Amino acid sequence: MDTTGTGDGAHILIVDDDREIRDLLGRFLTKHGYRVTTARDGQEMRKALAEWRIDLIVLDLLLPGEDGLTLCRQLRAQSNMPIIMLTAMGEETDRIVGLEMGADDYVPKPFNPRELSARIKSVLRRAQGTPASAPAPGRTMLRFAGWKLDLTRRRLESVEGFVVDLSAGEFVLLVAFAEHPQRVLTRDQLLDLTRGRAAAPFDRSVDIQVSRLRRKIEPDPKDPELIKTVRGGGYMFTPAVERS
Amino acid sequence: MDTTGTGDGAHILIVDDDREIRDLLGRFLTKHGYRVTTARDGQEMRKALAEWRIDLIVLDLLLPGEDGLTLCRQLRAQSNMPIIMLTAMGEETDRIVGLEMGADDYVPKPFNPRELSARIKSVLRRAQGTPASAPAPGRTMLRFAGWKLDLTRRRLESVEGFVVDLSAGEFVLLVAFAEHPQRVLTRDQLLDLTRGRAAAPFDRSVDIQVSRLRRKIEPDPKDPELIKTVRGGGYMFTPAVERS
DNA sequence: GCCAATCTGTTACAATCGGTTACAAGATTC
DNA sequence: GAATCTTGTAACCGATTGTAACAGATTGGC
Repeated sequence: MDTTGTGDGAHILIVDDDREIRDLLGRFLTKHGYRVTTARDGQEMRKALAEWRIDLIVLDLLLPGEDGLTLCRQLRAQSNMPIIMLTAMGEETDRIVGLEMGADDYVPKPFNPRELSARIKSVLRRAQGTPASAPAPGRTMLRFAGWKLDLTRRRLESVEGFVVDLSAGEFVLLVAFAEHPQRVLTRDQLLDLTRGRAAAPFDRSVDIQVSRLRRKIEPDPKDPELIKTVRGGGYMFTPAVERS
Repeated sequence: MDTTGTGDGAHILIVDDDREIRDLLGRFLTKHGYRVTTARDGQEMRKALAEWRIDLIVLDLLLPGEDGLTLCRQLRAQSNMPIIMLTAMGEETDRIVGLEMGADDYVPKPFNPRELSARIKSVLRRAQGTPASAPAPGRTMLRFAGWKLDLTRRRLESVEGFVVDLSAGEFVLLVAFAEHPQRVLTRDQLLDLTRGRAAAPFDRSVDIQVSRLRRKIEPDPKDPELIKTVRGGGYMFTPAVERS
């Protein structure tokens, strides 16, 4: 898995087993301001989805192991993230099945990068506003270590009921942590999850926000328990998180 | 102009000067549960749009008089109704220009009706939730957090029955919020939903109206619960909204 | 038509937020 | 232990937001 791009453009995930296509497409889209992550199969795709806030998936139909259609169906079962399928040319049936399976568009191989770019733009525009990831039915709550984080009301309160005032930035950072507990998150990933952008060199903004957040939720900010620092790696949210 | 189909499926408007295509497509889509209206040029198209609540337009690129691209641009200027373009095969440039012009999809001629049907389904699914044009049938009430918002009588009252006086601007703003709950709405989107215009640089009018609205509906305007500020993003209406 | 009340957007200013810089402290390497 | 790298955080500054005050536009009553 590989992530490139520095801008704050949409983050595209390319799933293709052909290294040449991944590289070509990655470079092209990066040059056009997108953030790009590549994966070579379904497993890497799921890993990427867990670690980044992806805006659109370009999915090859023919993959080793689980094929594109299967993956497309799985994705559709839990989200309506925009999907563009890459298909072998002329396979009309494939295209139709792909669309019926829930892909938003397909592009026949070999493709003209400019056309793919136009389609990505079009699909992203259409997807505007549609809650891309979780359909979030009702009020979602995350509980951990004596805290209740109410995602719909954007509020954090302790189990005893007293409310902690979080700024918008602190809130989204805590959400990013609570949705990826017990995993090391790099500063780049945290910035992507919270701001949808990549980290600049010497970017310390995550550190600062972590510091401010710790002050509000750690019993002893000098000896943090919830948000551990992983030197050279990033940060890790340690408590078990329960959804409800 | 001709309208067929009786179901409560989506209402498709076909704009094509070729009578054979209109008939073939009309029959096919009607058989598949859609409501279909046909038009042979831009003038008939506008007539149909004025008379029906259309869900999706299938638009031929080559038309006598105003061509498809022109019509597409005109449509896009005032709504984001789903549009599928029909293009002569192989005209790659046309396809790209069509997409860049704002069409949601294109289908090359000659097309397989089954494929067109799949694309219509796909585009409609994607358009779900994006309020294309007219949203309000009959008398609708929106309930949230102890309030009843009567869209037909343009009134807001609490569940206990006491009525809050809202100005016209405050009312449409609240409607915009209540129809897009639990989503971050940018100032631009709010201005578009309420006034149908785009935000000018340094335009603070939304902030002001939000502030005034909060004063009237928030228990504690200093610590807003219903309308949350999302710094750098816009505002979010947090309560669950129930239609009736 | 005229006047008053209401509404809505602009301006202005204060409060808050978030990121950069700077430096201290801790960790790691040699 | 010295040199180097990484992290924590105070302090500062520009950007964003809330809202009071004002003014032009609109509406309603007469």
